Amino acid sequence: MLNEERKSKILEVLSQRGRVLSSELVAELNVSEDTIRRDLKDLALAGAIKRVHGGALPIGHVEFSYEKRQKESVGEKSAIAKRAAALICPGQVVFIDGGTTTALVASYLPKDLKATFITYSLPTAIALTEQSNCHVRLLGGRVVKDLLLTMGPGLLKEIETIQADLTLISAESVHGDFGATVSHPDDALVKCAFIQQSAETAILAGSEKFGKVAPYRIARLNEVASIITDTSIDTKELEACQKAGGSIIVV
Amino acid sequence: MLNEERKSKILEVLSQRGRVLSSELVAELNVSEDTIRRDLKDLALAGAIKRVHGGALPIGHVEFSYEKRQKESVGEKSAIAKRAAALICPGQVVFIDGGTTTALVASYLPKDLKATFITYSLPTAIALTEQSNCHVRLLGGRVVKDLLLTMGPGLLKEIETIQADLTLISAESVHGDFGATVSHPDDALVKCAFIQQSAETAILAGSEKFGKVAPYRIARLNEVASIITDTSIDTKELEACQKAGGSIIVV
DNA sequence: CCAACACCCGCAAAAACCAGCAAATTAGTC
DNA sequence: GACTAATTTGCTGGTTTTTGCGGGTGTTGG
Repeated sequence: MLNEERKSKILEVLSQRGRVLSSELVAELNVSEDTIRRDLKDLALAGAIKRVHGGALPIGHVEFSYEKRQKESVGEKSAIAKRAAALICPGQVVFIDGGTTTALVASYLPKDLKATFITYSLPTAIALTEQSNCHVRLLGGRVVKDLLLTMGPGLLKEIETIQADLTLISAESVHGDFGATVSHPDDALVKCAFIQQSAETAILAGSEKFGKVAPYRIARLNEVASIITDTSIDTKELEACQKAGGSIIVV
Repeated sequence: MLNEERKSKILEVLSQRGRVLSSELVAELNVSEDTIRRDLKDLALAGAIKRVHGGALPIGHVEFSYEKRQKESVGEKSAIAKRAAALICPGQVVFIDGGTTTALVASYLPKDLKATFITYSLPTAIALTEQSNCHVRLLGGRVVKDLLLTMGPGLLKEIETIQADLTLISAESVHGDFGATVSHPDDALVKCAFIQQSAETAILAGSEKFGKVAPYRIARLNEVASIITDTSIDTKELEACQKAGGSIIVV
């Protein structure tokens, strides 16, 4: 493979995929990492690409807002996501909800895990696709601004045709008496459908979500297999939830 | 083997394979490496080929002016996207394809435009949702790695239930005789379905896409309402496409 | 705080390149 | 046909380019 040929190949790949990793190029072009780095350096010097740690981007690439959000969201959410990722067994079919916490699950999946994820959240679908080798299925529908998830009548009908092993849900509020609740009616319907069509359910909720109530219930606490939260949870809330039948995992 | 004969052979091989190594020529033409090098030097001096370390490339395939070309092409992509955005009328239902150019269309939509976009590309759906107030519908399916678009049997069936006013397609290659073509068979099917179910079609293609051919045809040039490209388009290619019935908009 | 990863620097081997020269081929002339 | 000049080709030896590797440094993310 000629030098120039390789560089033009890199440009092609980059314009096609919108980004590229050095490691990908090493594998695809069969040269050492140093050579790729030198090529990227040359191209960057010529202004053809923008170099970043680990790879390169086209110049003038606009970072999508979900990418930013994902970078910002760290801390206790990571621990919760990590624990949730550990629940997934090879070969399982998993419903996974939208939200920043569930999207983080993607980064904690073992690289060799073969499972199937079904979601209606665009950022989650992208995260899962890019960061794992699992099958990812996105449910179609109207895209909701801000939340970046799909909605619509077809959604529930499609969910009903699927029987999953596990559902990972993020709740807005968790309360011993009122269960897990959210403030968006349509969203609640979808989450309910997920739970209905799944053998087991785990709720992901930061400690700050506890003791609150939103209008639409998605599940009572004794209906879900586990609730994952962080160590900052208030003892009283914890006990109230356990009394209500919730199996709480604190990480 | 005569001198001239050898040189024309080199040109032939080069145009056939798109690149050639000195070592290959040594083996195939049964002459010493120095002779080949002298030939290549002559041809390069005459402007017939581009010499590179280890062999040669066709002229124009790899311009050394990476900088200009790339920067221009970003500007040209924007211009194409802007022109395409102007095609969309209020209230219309529009199929829109994946790819960087089509994703740029989002940023040129009037803020008060009310239209409906239907796509199978996740980045495009996100761009449209975030940068406009239009309805955006995402077609569901398995998410394809790298490309970040959905695929699957349900896709075509769903498209068939929709009758749109306009389709915006980005083609990999545009050729007078062979029409607009792409290299991914499934992708071609989806694009075809878009065109089939739409009253009008516009193809977005940078000037560098012209004169090339990929394996799968998505449309003949006389079947689409307009082809939008930039001013760098080669005059010959332009005429060839117009002769084939293409209505080309140069921006 | 640490492990893993990506990065950079300098080195050395391999490959490709170049310049100059001599042998071989060709062309033209007597 | 033989001689010579011109061109082409191949070879030798030395230089440059490219590439991969080891080791030290910087970044990232848990």
